[in-house]
Amino acid sequence: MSTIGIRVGGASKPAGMDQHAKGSKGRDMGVASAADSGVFLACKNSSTKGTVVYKFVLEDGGSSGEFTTSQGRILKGNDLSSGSEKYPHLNKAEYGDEADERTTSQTVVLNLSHPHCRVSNGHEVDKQMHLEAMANGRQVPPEEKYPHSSSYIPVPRRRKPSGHADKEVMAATVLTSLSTSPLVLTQTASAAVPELASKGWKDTLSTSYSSSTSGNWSWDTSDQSVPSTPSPPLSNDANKSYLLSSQCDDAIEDGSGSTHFLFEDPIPRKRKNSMKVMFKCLWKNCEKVLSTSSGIQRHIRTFHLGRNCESDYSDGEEDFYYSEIQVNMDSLSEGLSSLTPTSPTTAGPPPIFPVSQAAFVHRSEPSHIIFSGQPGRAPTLLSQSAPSTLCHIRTDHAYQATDSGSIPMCMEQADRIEGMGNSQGISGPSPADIMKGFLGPLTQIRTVSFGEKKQSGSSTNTAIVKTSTPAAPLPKPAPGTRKPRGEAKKCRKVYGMEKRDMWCTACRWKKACQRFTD
DNA sequence: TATGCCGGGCT
DNA sequence: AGCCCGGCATA
Repeated sequence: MSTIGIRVGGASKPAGMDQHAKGSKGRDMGVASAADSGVFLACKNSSTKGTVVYKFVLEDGGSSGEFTTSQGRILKGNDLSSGSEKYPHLNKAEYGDEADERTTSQTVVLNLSHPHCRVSNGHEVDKQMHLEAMANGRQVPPEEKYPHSSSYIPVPRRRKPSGHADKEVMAATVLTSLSTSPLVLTQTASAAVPELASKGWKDTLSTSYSSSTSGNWSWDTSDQSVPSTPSPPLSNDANKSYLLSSQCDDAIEDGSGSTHFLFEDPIPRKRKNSMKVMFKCLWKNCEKVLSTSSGIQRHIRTFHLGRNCESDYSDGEEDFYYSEIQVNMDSLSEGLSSLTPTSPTTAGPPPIFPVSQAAFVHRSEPSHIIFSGQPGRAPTLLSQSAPSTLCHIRTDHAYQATDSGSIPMCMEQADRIEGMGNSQGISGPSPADIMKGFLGPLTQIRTVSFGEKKQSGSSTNTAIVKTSTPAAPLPKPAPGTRKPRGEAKKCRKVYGMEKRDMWCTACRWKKACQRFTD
């Protein structure tokens, strides 16, 4: 929830603004003020998925502004007493010649359910915003609660009917009348009549929103980092810091709120290409199609993996449960046509996920896995890295079956070693070396051969094969050290070279004697 | 140096 | 898997 306080005639931040952000985490998104223009804007952003609430402190008690409340009540000028009752802490002294003390601190909370709260130059609330003037204390409907950045406030999923627009227009008109800043006035006026918006503004915005008769406007929050996305003119430092903080906030909340909003809420948006990349959930009996990978990941994480939706942690497992699909947007309905393409958060390099592919192997997942345009992720690695569910003893030869040195390695340990190997990178020690170092001094470790020609392969492949060996976990002597020679006589000594045929097989094969063990 | 045997190649 | 051997460590 964002709270913007607009103080007409003053330049100081209204006190107690945070109290509007009830239940929020209360991140300050920035405060912009223009003392010269007499307009004060303070934008408060919190992670609470809710409606932006603008608090207008009318220092100009004589202003003729009107606010249409959600109940249809029109709050005029001095009639805005409800705010003063709820926010008595506001400094009434800042008000001018207001006769009634109750109205000296006039606060109106405007429920901007889907405004484009672009605070530009610290002067304005974006002219495109929809103002739902409302009385204080109105509970925001849950369906209207969406996370957003303060720089871009997207349109919620369910918009109110067109009858809403009138209120919005009225509220915008009030803003216009209340503001003495020419800039605010101009831009607010354009909010009231989008079709007549100043060309400069609209031109820059034309590619990021589309208009409708209901006056619904939106920005795709995911487009903030897209260079091609136009943005309203921003110049002053206050706004810069504002945007910086807002983007930072987006980064924090990315994948949790904004993406969720983006993919489940059709957002009118001008598109240049009819073909869109969509992401389809491959989970059984789930045909969910979202427009961004982060959204589908979140969907999978939340609905299929049963993970906490509040947690943005992703181990990448969701990657394997969805696929990219090309969608001809022209064939889609109007609502779908507004879905946004892949968000910039997913347009970049794929996130580096820890070794979790194994989880996929063990799940009965769709077989037609598409790696979401991540060519570097070879399926072969998946299968190779998949730990065996069986911990078995591996001996090279039958005569070694009685060797007590080979001890099963549990899967967990194998995975740990595997992960270590992966984290080392190419230049690091080979997984095999790590494995050796990991093992202790008492037991041997034998590698499992996945093919008789394993030696002919490259060293890298060999290392991989060895890494996935679920072999003996117990300590092994450091590389190069051997098991101490047994004290017992061996076949060679007993029978001599002349009777080599009497040797045990192991001795004949120059292996550890199986007959005369220590 | 002889011995034990590991690691690995070949079939 | 069975067989074999190069090579290393150790006695």
